[in-house]
Amino acid sequence: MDERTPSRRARRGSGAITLRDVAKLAGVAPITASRALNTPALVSDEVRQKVLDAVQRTGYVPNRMAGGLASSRSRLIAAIVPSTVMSVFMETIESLNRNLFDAGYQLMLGQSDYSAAHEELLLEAVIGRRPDGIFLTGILQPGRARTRLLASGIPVLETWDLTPTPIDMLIGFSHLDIGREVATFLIGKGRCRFALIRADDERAGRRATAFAEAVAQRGYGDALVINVGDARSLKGGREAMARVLRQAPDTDAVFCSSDLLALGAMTEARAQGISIPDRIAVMGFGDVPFLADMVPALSTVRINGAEMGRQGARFLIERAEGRSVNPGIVDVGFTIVDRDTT
Amino acid sequence: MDERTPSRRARRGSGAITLRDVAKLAGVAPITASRALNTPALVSDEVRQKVLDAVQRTGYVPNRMAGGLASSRSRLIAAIVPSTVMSVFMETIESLNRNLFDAGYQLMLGQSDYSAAHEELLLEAVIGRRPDGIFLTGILQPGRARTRLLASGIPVLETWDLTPTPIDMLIGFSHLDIGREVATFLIGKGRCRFALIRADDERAGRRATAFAEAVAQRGYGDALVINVGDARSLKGGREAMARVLRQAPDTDAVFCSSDLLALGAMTEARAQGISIPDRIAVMGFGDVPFLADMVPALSTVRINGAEMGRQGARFLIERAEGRSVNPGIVDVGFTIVDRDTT
DNA sequence: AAGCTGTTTGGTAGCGGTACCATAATAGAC
DNA sequence: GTCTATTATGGTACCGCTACCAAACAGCTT
Repeated sequence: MDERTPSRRARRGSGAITLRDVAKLAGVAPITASRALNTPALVSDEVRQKVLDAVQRTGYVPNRMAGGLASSRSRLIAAIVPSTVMSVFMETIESLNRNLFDAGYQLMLGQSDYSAAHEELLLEAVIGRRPDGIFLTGILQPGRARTRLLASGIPVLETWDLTPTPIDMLIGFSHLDIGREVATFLIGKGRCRFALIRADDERAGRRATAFAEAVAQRGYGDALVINVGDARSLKGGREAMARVLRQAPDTDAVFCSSDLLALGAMTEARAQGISIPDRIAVMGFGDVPFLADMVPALSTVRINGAEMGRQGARFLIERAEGRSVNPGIVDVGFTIVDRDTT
Repeated sequence: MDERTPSRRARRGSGAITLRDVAKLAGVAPITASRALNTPALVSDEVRQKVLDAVQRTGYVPNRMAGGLASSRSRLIAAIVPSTVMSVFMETIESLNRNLFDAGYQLMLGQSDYSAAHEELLLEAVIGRRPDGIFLTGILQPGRARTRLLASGIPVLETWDLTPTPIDMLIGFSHLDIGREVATFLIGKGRCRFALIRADDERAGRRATAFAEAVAQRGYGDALVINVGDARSLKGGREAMARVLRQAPDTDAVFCSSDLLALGAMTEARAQGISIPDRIAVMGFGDVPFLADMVPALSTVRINGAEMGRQGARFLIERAEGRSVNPGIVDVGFTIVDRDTT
């Protein structure tokens, strides 16, 4: 009925309110409306008010895809984590997300399921979105994805680890130091027969190796290493602990590659009537929030995940806005938390 | 030196390889290159091969912002959760994310921190990205955000709850039924003095109310309700349990609004030497993976979060691709898991 | 041979914004 | 009063891709 422009028109586009509509209603040019919203200082109070009114009245929501395309700034940050359920990385992601949002950025989240191949696919897809920054939990190994990333020119932040050859920026801590210091700590507590329960990922491997080397070096012999593979669950920890107790019943300290595995180890020990820490000390990694309040409270290695998220957001935003970050490499360290199980 | 086109040019754009570059290298028109990548069936084998070669050689990664703008399809799905750390929703999100990725979609994640105001801000920002779908954990209460969402025309999926008035699609279960059935279950176990430990969110409130009404109706008197507010932690559960034991020492069953609170309640009970389940039964909610393997294994209400994620992805993708979903309302139910604490 | 169908390719005009430049209007300098 | 800065607005041409339409070119009818 009211449909003018007989044939053409009414085909493309989403049909949503656009900046043009707002500008028309406010009686200004589209570019002026754009400025009123994005760089209000460049616009008179009167015009700004008219535009804001028009926005209110129309319910206009700017299309960030269009804006991003035009300005080559997506205001999108991508993050990749190995997993999200009960994962030690989520504190980091939560903090990252909060800080990004407050600065007007949004988070795209990908999970690699601890698979390098999957991570490559993920990164390829991510690059297509032209994010203003990429947050990686871990170090990206050389390969096609790394080459692509480098070529893309997108700021990259690697975290939760250290390396002399980061892609770009880096916020992390030394897994080798952790292995060594935990060894020192447990030896200092008078322990002498060691076991390791670890998941099958590279960082856990480095902590384990450093730990084993440290105890061997001081003459405590070989630590028993149980690799639980993908069984990162409490159950995996229980089963691993059962093996430890079978294969080396005189073990008096177990260092686990995650708090969850440690919880499993404790559970199994308790089920077998083995007293912790009297007979066996158990140490976790990650300091998942709730463990501090359990009985017995788990001794563990605390990682300041939230801090990595906070600083990571800052780094990526700085770079997204064209400033440089110096130094782009930060070691946030770790803390050995001595609670009831050691 | 080699810089032709003296003055102009070399200003806008990201400098990355574009479809035009690929097309030129392959000796075809840009639109043909686009088809070779997106609708290969419409293109001859020979051309397709030439284009794919050119993609390989250049390392071209399509710009999804541009594609999205042109086609009004972002291939982006937004999800909003109350929290991400130790959250019962993460299994859903992980499953959603995996299924989305396999179909070529990507996930934007926002966290509302259990705040309706923050959720509104989040949604406003999200709409600007023109996602092809929005996944909400929970029901969106009437308000500006709901109006905006409706107006945006973006497919919306509400989950983890039921309502007669969904915005659009819905996959969930009845919190009222859970409260009632848990009451029935505990009564069936011979319990008669009830307490509730709940966090301060609306859904937990509905479960609690339904539970309290059910026990009152059958003549078991008023259940003691402890609202822990924002203290959703294990510690919060411990403190609440301590209050329960002070205020109503004869309590013989506690229903907690989350597994974590339940774990806290158990911890406190154990610390006070109270036997579970002999003296007090404890029931959680959510069935966080690792609880099944603890000793004692927590009885709880199992929610099939992964299934909601899987079906949710399917629903949203169907709608994103222009198909309709029927029925758009699904009740996935729940299961009472009777383990060692009841 | 003309007409019809189906397949493959290309041209054009956007999608909804913003960068860049130009212009108009006002203020300050001399 | 003219000239230059400064501020406020607008015009235009894109960002990189795809929807839509048109055209070229087979292969088959009749």
